Amino acid sequence: MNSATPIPLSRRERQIMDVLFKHGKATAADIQAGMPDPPSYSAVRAMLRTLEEKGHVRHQVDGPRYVYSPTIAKERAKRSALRHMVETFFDGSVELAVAALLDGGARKLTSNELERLESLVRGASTNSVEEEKKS
Amino acid sequence: MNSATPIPLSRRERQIMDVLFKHGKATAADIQAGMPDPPSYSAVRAMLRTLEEKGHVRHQVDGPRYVYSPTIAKERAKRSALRHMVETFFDGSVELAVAALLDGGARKLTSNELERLESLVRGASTNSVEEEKKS
DNA sequence: ACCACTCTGCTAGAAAAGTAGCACCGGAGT
DNA sequence: ACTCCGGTGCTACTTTTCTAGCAGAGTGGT
Repeated sequence: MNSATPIPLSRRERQIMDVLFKHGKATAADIQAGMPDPPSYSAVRAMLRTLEEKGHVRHQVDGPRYVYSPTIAKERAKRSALRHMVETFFDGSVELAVAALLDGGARKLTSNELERLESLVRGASTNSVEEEKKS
Repeated sequence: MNSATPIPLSRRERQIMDVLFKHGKATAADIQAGMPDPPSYSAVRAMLRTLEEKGHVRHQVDGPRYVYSPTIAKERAKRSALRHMVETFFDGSVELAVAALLDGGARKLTSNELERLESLVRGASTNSVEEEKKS
């Protein structure tokens, strides 16, 4: 049914999209700065242009320069990426993914956040109660 | 400090690695089958060979055929991918990522799982209490 | 032993990605 | 008005990715 396959982008294109998603919008220079092992400024612009041709990116003119932003909503891309990740690394189990997230070296979680998460879990709980009757 | 940058692989290479991580190990044919818009069998093998040259993949001989597996531990790749995702789409916030996971269309969560998650959150809680004194 | 089948190794070529370098344009400062 | 600067649009080129197809080797059935 739903293939967890993100749109097949080249290495560089993906890097650009990543920066774009992260920042929401960015100029060519910003993007270059945000890329790992940054290519030439020229190269970035060229790729931006093809990306725009393919419809993944759009630009608006801000004074002298172009400001680029992704065409597909960040929300959508997010979900897609998430699903792909869960599929690939956690055998489809959201639980495992969450566990890894909590466990993972990322210890930026304050107890405040944890509280909020707890109530979130509870919330999800009530939501899915009716789903489990079948197993 | 730690760049959330995965090793820069080409589109196809990444797809192969995905299948490999998902399955743990796989033959060329398996991999081909698992790829979106599958290329020729030959092509897959060729890429597998270069991937092996680059050191991302290794093979063991099983009777007549090769069985490939990733060289870097799935665990490692997992964390790296996770971090990259959190960084890119959730502005570094694990909390937001977890929230999205719970909320996200994936409603495979049984109440059992949710219970386990709840206790997991609690666990993480005690772990990070000592971390927050500094902020 | 022989044949059919499957798998690998290779080489060579087409296609796409990635790159650089110019030429042109518009605004800011003098 | 003129020049400098930072931006864009190209076009041409190199490198990597991606692909196909053929030749050889090993295995299993008859």
